[in-house]
Amino acid sequence: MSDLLQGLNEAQRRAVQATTGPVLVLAGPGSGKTRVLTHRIAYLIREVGIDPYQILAVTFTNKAAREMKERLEALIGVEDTAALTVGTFHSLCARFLRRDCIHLGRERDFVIYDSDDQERLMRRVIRELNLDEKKYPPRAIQSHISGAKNELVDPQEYARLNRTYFDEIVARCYVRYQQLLAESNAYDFDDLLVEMVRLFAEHPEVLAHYHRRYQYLLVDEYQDTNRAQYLLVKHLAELNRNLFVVGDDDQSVYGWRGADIRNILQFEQDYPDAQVLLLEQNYRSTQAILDAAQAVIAGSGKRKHLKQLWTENGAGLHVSLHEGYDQNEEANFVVEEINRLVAAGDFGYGDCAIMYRINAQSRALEEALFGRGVPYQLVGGTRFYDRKEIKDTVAYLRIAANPYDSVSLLRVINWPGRGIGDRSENELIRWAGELGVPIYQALKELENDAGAQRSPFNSRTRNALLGFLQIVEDMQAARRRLSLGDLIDYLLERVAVREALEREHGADEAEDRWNNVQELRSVSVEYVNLPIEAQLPTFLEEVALVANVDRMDREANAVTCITLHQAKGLEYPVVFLIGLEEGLLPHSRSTDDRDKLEEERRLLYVGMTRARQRLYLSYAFRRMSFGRTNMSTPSRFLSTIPPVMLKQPKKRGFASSGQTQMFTERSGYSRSTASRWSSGSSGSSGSSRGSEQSGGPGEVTFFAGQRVRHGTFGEGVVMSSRLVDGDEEVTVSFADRERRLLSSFAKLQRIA
DNA sequence: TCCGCCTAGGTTTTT
DNA sequence: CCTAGGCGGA
Repeated sequence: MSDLLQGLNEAQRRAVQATTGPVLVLAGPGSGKTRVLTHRIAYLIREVGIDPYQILAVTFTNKAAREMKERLEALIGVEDTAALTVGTFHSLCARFLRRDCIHLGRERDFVIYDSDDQERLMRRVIRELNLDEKKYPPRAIQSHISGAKNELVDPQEYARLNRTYFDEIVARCYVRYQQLLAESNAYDFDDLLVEMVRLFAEHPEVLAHYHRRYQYLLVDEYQDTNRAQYLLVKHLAELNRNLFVVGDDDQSVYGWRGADIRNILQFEQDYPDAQVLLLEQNYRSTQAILDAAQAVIAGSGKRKHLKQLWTENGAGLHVSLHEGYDQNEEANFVVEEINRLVAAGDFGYGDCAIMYRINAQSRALEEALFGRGVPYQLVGGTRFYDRKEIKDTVAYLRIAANPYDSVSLLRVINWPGRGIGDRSENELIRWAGELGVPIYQALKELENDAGAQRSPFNSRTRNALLGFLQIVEDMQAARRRLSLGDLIDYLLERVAVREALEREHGADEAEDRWNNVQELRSVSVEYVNLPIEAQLPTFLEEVALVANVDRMDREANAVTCITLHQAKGLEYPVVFLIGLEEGLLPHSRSTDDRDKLEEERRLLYVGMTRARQRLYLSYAFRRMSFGRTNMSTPSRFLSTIPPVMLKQPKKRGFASSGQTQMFTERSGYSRSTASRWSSGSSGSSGSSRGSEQSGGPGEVTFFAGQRVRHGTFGEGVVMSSRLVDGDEEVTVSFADRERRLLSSFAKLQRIA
């Protein structure tokens, strides 16, 4: 047997060795799907004899792509891996377009606009069309257009389809937005995919090239593909049909980004000769974690592929549930628990991850971690490349590559300040629009006296504009002769960046920002081996497409703080999921829509299944948001986990922060207890608490997160429960307010 | 044009 | 709470 199959289970081997033709692998979390993907590539090269040059693999992040290449290098050697093409849809499309965009009437040196650039451009469009920015927020318009692009709806079609007045406005913005993109020789994120599809559809000879080149196509996280990505795959695979996709509909969490779960659900209709393989054995988590996660996902009404996950990893410890008084106490609990685990010698800081729904939740965590001197790394939040001084510097570099990039041009036209204020800037935009030329060309008009004569500028403003134009021209000349590093040095000198930072900020802050700029400079050495003309474009492309998670350091001995979305595909021995509250998870913007709500549920499922050995869930009793403190309600998803699967502190109360010792108990998780509970309770949901107590005397029988019904107050969620003089005092959050009830007295029914 | 103070409004999630 | 944009004064 091939040594590439060693260590794989039967199902994995079948997937790795599947005959050519369309293959769909439905793989639960922790089932080794990345491993299968990697080994299949190795298998194709080594055993089937496929030229690595003819294999194209699509991953979800650049980081995943890099790791896959590294694993393959270890598996089959560097020489066979080098010719392989691995990347994300976006980075691959950027690369392909760089090669073939000429067929679309575009220049090679296009720039890629990120969300910030997109918003700036849209703001310009809205002003130009004399629309009210309050009524038509650029972000909102932009997101509608993005949605349209994900569905491959072009401006003309959008205008035809539109129903509401708002749509009509969007349609007008869409048309102008695309014009300005083209004029700037820019693609936004969505365009990279859309234009690639268009290229394939309109130029069969180009597609034929890709068919010849890429005979084998492999796609990871197929459940997260949107319509454009789906069509790209379809185009690329239609001739050779050697398509191998891996995914899990239970882990689909990017619907808001246009991902269409139907792509994976309908794979068998799209490819009738497809083989479908199932990977159900989980190698990552303990049974306790898996059971709790399955309980959450089982609560979903609409699952198509019902996978039954199992593991041989052993029962493990109970999943813990903690209630914090507020977000600070919650964070303190997490940090103290991490310290306890590390002190016990079972885990290192690098084994621990804290996951949350929104980035804003990281603030309290950072304070707690920093306050206790615990090393941590924050993934996300503001990206390095999102810092103002970095964006400004990069804007100059983009202009050097492509002076038609109007967003970058306008971004730095008055940075550092050179006497071109809002008024002059708006005049320039208006005048360029009137002439029907890009901003750069309008600036060049000012060079000759005839053009200047027709311009709306006085001589002082004209000189300021010409001064800026000179910088633009100098940058372009410099770009042709200098390496990337030298170009950055030239730029910093030419526009006096350091002096500008010192003028605008205090000495201390200027120092920080200058250091950031220097860090950007130091990144440039990574490109020094490329030919000079390729250094700048490659660098700019990575600046635009490299994600936060791509910069994460897995080896660091530090706690990882990360959003649930970014955590997809990762795993950690110890995972804390915090903020499991109504309004946060599920997020308040998702609670009124059935599909969105289901996506929130899957998000929790994804988070839970990141854990290998220990999983902690927590929520806060009250939470501050927007500077205001609100009472919170435990997430509805918590009530889908049978209480016997959870371990909670026995004593409640928020007074001290020294409660963390409550988790010191090391009792193991018992599968049979859990299954007995779930089978026994499912038949009698809604029955009142029976006379025989489930726990012995002195134990609480209601748990935070449970949903209950009361004769007078209606439905509510248990916030906490404690023993008072031998009776159980249950705090329940009802629709109107929170009430404390004595369980011997009040009739509380548990509901499913 | 620039600077600083003020307030209103905003937070999903990301390539 | 925080921040980007508006507005008044120099």
